[in-house]
Amino acid sequence: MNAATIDAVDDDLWSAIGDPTRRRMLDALLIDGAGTATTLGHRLAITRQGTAKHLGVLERAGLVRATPAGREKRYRIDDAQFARAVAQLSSVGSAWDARLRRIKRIAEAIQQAQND
Amino acid sequence: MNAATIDAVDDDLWSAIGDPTRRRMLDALLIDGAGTATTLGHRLAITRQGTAKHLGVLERAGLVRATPAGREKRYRIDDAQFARAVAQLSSVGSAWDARLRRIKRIAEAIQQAQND
DNA sequence: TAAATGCGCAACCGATGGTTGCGCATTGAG
DNA sequence: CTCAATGCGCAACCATCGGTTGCGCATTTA
Repeated sequence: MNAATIDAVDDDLWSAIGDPTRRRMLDALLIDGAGTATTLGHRLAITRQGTAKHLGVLERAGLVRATPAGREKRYRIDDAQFARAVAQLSSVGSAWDARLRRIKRIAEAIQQAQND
Repeated sequence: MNAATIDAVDDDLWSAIGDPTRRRMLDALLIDGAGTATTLGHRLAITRQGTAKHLGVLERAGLVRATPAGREKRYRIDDAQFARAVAQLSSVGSAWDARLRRIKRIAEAIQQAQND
């Protein structure tokens, strides 16, 4: 609940899911189950090389895993890691929410004290 | 629950809170209640101009509001907008979580069907 | 009135998201 | 078996962005 709570969040993970294109790629992978740099490029209307770079980032962040199949390189979501990412996401959200509520309580207390 | 659910999320909002420095700035503002470009610069050990740019982004995203006070420009969190942001954050999280669970259910069903 | 403080604008630098272009490996049709 | 087609990797290039330094202007204060 202190500052370290948020600072401790993995920045790589955040920058991985902070990018809109990567979010849409994760979305596509969740829906389709798997995909290659080429198919994802078609799906998202960007270049194959573009998606390839993003897939590299996501793979380094551990969110997806690749399995070579002939001349294709098939990517799919790493369920465990992805679940961990979602958990961290909601963790920061609830931390902020709690802090916001606490601030409001204090503000109300101060205002009430001034009214006395 | 479809693709539009996630695509509809405000990209500006995401890029606003996607940056680690901006997250820490929001954190500092939540804790301290308010701050200027200079004070935040000291607090986060980066330049005043750096924080000034970030404050501009956050202000354009509607997460903070500025009130000029003499030669100072005092920023504070816009509670309503910030609460909305946190809500969207957790919304995407739960959407992904739901999708992940659904995928797992389908995978299990397929596997069970193959076992028959 | 002059020093100090806070801000804005502009130029610059490294990293990153995106592109094009090339070459190599695997596949599949003749 | 050969060769076009397909999928990938590497490299160069460009725009944007996070961050810096440097300057000038406004406001405060000594």
